[in-house]
Amino acid sequence: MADYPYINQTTFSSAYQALVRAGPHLKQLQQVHAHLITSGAHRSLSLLTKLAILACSSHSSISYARKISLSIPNPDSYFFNSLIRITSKAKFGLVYDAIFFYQRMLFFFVSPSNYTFTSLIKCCADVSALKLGKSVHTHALVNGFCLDSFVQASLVAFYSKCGELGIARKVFDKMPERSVVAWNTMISGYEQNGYCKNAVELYNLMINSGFNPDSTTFVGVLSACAQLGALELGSLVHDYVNNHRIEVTVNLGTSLINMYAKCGNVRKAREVFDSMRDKNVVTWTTMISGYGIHGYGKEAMEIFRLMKCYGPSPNEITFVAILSACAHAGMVNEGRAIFSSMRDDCRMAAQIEHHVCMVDLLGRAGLLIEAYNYAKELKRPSPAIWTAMIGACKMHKNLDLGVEAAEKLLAIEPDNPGHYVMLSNVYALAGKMERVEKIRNVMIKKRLKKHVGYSTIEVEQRTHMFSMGDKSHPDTPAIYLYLDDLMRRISEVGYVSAQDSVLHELEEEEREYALRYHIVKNLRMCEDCHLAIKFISKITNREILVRDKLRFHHFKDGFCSCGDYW
DNA sequence: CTAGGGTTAG
Repeated sequence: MADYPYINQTTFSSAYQALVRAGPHLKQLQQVHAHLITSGAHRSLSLLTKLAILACSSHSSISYARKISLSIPNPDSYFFNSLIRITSKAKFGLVYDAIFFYQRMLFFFVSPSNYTFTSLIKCCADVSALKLGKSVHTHALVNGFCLDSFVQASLVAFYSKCGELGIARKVFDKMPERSVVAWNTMISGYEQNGYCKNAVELYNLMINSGFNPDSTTFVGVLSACAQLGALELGSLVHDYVNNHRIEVTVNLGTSLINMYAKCGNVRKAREVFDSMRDKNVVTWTTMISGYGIHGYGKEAMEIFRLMKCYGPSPNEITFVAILSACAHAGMVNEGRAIFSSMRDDCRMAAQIEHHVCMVDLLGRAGLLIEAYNYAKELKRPSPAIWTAMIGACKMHKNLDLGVEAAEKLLAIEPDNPGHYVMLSNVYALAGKMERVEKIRNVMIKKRLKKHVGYSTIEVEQRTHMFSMGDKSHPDTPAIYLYLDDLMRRISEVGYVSAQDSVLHELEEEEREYALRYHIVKNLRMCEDCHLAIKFISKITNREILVRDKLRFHHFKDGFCSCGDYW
């Protein structure tokens, strides 16, 4: 909209410059606003719009933007769309401010556009506001924007973010024309909600339908491969990227490193890492954590050292990764030094995650008392602090401390079934079976269900899943036959079940041993499986790689890379 | 002026 003619160009430009200089800061903006009024420049809609946009981009002055929107006599669609868009880009969840501006827009009979709805829907997605988003969806429908490809893509992202993959897919399927962004959104929507097989399936559909993927597509499907432990498929995707001369962006390269590391091929991960010209803090962190989950503490330290010399500054997550790498490798002194340097050299305050790493580092190394005191001195211990402590107590068979830690854990989170399982495991180790029984009854009374354990294995690019007592796989008879044979053979060479049956029943650990060498599990491995696989690696003369919830175990010749500490 | 990626302990 044109400005009123009686604001001359000089007044306009100097006022505009003043606004730009003020930036998003409330005090300065108010000063300029006062100046606008005294000079008559407040009659310019463009200037007031600029003022409101600036106010919108800072958390502290957003309410000022609301006031401006209330006092302005002649707002237009650019005014409202700008405010809603800026609000949707803010990182502090201003969904109600966006809705507020939208309502003002309707109040002034200003018609919303597809821009309006993409921004509003993004706001709802950012805070997973399902109900609100659904009503925005309805408004988009009523206003005739539901066939707009941008609005549809934002709806797919929104429903995915809310975990409503069914609805997301429905919107996606109804799209008359699917942009590459829509495909990517749907693929990563599946992947981020753990539906990795669906993500891979959709990726295949995309390729087979002749759509051109871009680097973001691969980031999504590689994350899915990483979670599935699907090395063959991940490698094929990498080949596709190379053969089609797709640009390996920082994100794509990082995703490749993550995939190879999580799928057990840490050498290949390093190869990709070394080949990348541009690396950022996430790339470095991914490489460190890649070594960490394999128990390669020295290599993780080496990357960390290189990072300090030649790379970007580490962030909080980098420290979590390196501390955890130290913990898994038993590098106590190195871990302590890094923890101190985090504060002294990098001026970062330790967060609860870092404290968890320290408890884990000390506890794993057998310094149980020190770990326990460390945990007790924390002002706000999280459940994870005590989980780490209990893990250490179980590992080093310190029952008294274990019970104490487990009770602290239950006091914080009384309804988490996993915690009851941990406590009962501690009691079972102490042979206090009446306590075990009691906990089982509490769990039944509280209707708490344990997480079901499962294992997956990739054979010829297809991922097969097995869980306790599950006979759905078409080759079940043959698998069990082989399994029985394996169990018989390892018993002959000295395998004896490591724990009594009470523990098994409580942990509900599956007893499936897959036939090839790369297995992924959703829970941690139990001692019995660990022992059995050691024997299996010996009699079958195979190297077996198992990724449990936290790390890798490399079994070879009857030994495991974790050194029996995990 | 619109929609979509990568890292985190237990």
